[in-house]
Amino acid sequence: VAADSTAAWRALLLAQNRALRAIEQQMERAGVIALTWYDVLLELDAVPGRRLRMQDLAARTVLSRTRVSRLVDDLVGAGLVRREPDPDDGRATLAILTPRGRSALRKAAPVYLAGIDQHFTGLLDPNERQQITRALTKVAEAHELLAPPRRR
Amino acid sequence: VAADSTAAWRALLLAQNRALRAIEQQMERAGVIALTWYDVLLELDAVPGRRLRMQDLAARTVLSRTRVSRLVDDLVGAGLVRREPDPDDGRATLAILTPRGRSALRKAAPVYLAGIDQHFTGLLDPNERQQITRALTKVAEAHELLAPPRRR
DNA sequence: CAAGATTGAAAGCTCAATCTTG
DNA sequence: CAAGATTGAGCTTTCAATCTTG
Repeated sequence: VAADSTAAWRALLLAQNRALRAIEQQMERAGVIALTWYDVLLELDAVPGRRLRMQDLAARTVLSRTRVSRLVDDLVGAGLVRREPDPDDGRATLAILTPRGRSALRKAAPVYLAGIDQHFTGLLDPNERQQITRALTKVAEAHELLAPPRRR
Repeated sequence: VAADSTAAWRALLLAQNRALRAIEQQMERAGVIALTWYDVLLELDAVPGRRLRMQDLAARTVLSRTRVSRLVDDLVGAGLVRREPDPDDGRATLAILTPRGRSALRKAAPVYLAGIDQHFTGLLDPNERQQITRALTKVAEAHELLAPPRRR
């Protein structure tokens, strides 16, 4: 039973690692934006006004505040995002999705979705998919509760 | 259904990311070796002679050949591993677990196992554990088959 | 020339320190 | 002084080039 406890964990590490690498390679070969960029743009696109404070952006992704700052630098350099001071709070900065950013996101989306399907979801039957979703969501949420504020 | 296809994937990314960070923090607080070191030492310990060629070591972990080279440098520096030329193939190098390495591994093991249990396995019921293991193992193995040689 | 391994340079990421505004 | 964000320095990881042996 103790040995079995690590079996699930090892399977998790291996599966994610391999699927992730495969998807990233596929996106690169297709000439679309990298996964980290995609994740950031996706969150901006999903929100009214297509804009978020840096901090909220970090909270929605798997990225640290510092990392988001650097990524947004790059995205601004590529013209996919622009920065603007938050009118409601002079300390905060808004990251805003540009039209070019939306377009890059739309171009990458089918590649990403196909990658997920090909290298992960499609390898499972519907039943397994649902089981995994339920169980791993439970894990992720448990961590949210255990981590008091927002520590990344 | 298309939205659901990404749900499993997102849950995977979030769950692993959070559990991994929590476990690493716990190991650091406990003053035992880091997770990457642990993984390398564990593979060496699991094999007859407690020695592996660099390449085989990389193949058993989630690490690239290059990364393993650097990690073994550090492990040698810490006295936990030693290098020796492979008598059967002059091109190859063997990484060999030292007594100090075994001891470091044994000291870290309970912390690591407790971390896995506390931040991952223990958050699931036995049924879910088994489902996850089965499904994710399937994914990991599918990738092994799809990647012809050993590409990392 | 291919396979095994290592190395230099560069990219990705994180920590602690800093700057600015509330 | 706390909160939001950025920056400098340092560690981790990867890519391509290199060295050595089969």
